[in-house]
Amino acid sequence: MQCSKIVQYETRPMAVQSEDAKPNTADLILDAAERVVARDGARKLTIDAVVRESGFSKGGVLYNFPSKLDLIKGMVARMVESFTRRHDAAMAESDADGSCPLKAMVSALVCKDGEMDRQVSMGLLAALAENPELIDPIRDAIAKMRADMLAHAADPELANIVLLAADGLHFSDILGLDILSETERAAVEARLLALVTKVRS
Amino acid sequence: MQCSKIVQYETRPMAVQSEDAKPNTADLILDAAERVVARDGARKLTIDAVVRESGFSKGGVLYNFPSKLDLIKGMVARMVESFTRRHDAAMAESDADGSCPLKAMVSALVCKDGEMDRQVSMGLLAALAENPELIDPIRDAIAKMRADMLAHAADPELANIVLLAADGLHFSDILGLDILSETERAAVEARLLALVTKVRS
DNA sequence: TGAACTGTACCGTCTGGACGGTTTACCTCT
DNA sequence: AGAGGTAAACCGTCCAGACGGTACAGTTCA
Repeated sequence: MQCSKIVQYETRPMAVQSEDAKPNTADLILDAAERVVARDGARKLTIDAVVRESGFSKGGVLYNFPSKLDLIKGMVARMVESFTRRHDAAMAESDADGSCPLKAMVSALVCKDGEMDRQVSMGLLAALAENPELIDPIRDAIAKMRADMLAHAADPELANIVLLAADGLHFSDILGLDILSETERAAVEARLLALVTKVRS
Repeated sequence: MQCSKIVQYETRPMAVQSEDAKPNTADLILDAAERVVARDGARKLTIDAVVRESGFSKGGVLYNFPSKLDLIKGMVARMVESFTRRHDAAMAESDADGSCPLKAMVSALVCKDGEMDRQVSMGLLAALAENPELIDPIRDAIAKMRADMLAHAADPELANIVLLAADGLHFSDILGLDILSETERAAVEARLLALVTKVRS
């Protein structure tokens, strides 16, 4: 078995990675893979397509991700880390200023830096297309985050509805269904945040 | 150009089709395609896989859908028809008994015959995997239905939130993320219907 | 020196789809 | 009625190209 970067990728603490001045090759490759999925669809996610999109050689791509499965697992891992990081940040923020953690999470979920977020979420589509079981880590992370937040909610049903609405927005972004106009979306986000104050623990 | 069933499929009124004693070949093929996507992922949706799953021959499948693109367009068309039919039924029901159309639609969206619904929605994943532009008909149908319902809502923002939450449930079903337990889901559905009465027009 | 790549050549399998053949249902003409 | 014809519906094989992956000899750089 070849020495592969993927092992490092999976176990490395990612929290600092996003601030690196010089992003590493594995992340550049994952970026390229996400772009391919977002633009052309998960069916077109081939190793050769990632090679073309990333500018690395085929040998280089396969050096970092020894197989296509490893590449997709890397996309999933990065997605999970991204959400976990955001969730932890929201929790820390609410701990610091005493605000409702649910509120912090909703504003984090709903925040407008949509393009990067959508990009990262392409891992979900790629995994789902390749083998539905590959999304298990995502399912687990979502379940954990949700349980964490509901634990702090006085009205769990309403909290669930707010979270589901945020998910609805998020999923429609991922799937490319522009369900709401920008003004509608802003109004809905404001209303969601207003609703969430009624759920305070 | 070969005479193809797909043309008939796209233009035929589908409302009666579901009650046919003997389902036609095109629908059996689409059923098989949906099963393949749901079980193995959109990447595994190949003509040969559909041939195996449906029991028809390759020639037979290609007779009904002259190309793989036509097959996927057929899946999308059936999905749109299914949702349009459900929407129209909900609207007709609310017209008949004077109830809120939003309520009828939410209970229709959220209803528990999930397996068939999830199956039909595999067209979305298949289209998205092949070419993201293929979901345009779905996007249009959703926009139309949503506008139709919001027109009757006294509180459009809250109505949007309720619809988004229903979408969140639906999308998480499609993607296979079991976000809620059965009891949680029942509670949320009840609460959604309760919320919706506050939005009555 | 060794890790991180590049570049090229190659291989077995899968995939879409073209194509020619077969069966079935129905229509027409006598 | 029944022979003959026709087209829809379906079957099964073949093929070129795409794909995932291997192998391996260089190259760059810390």
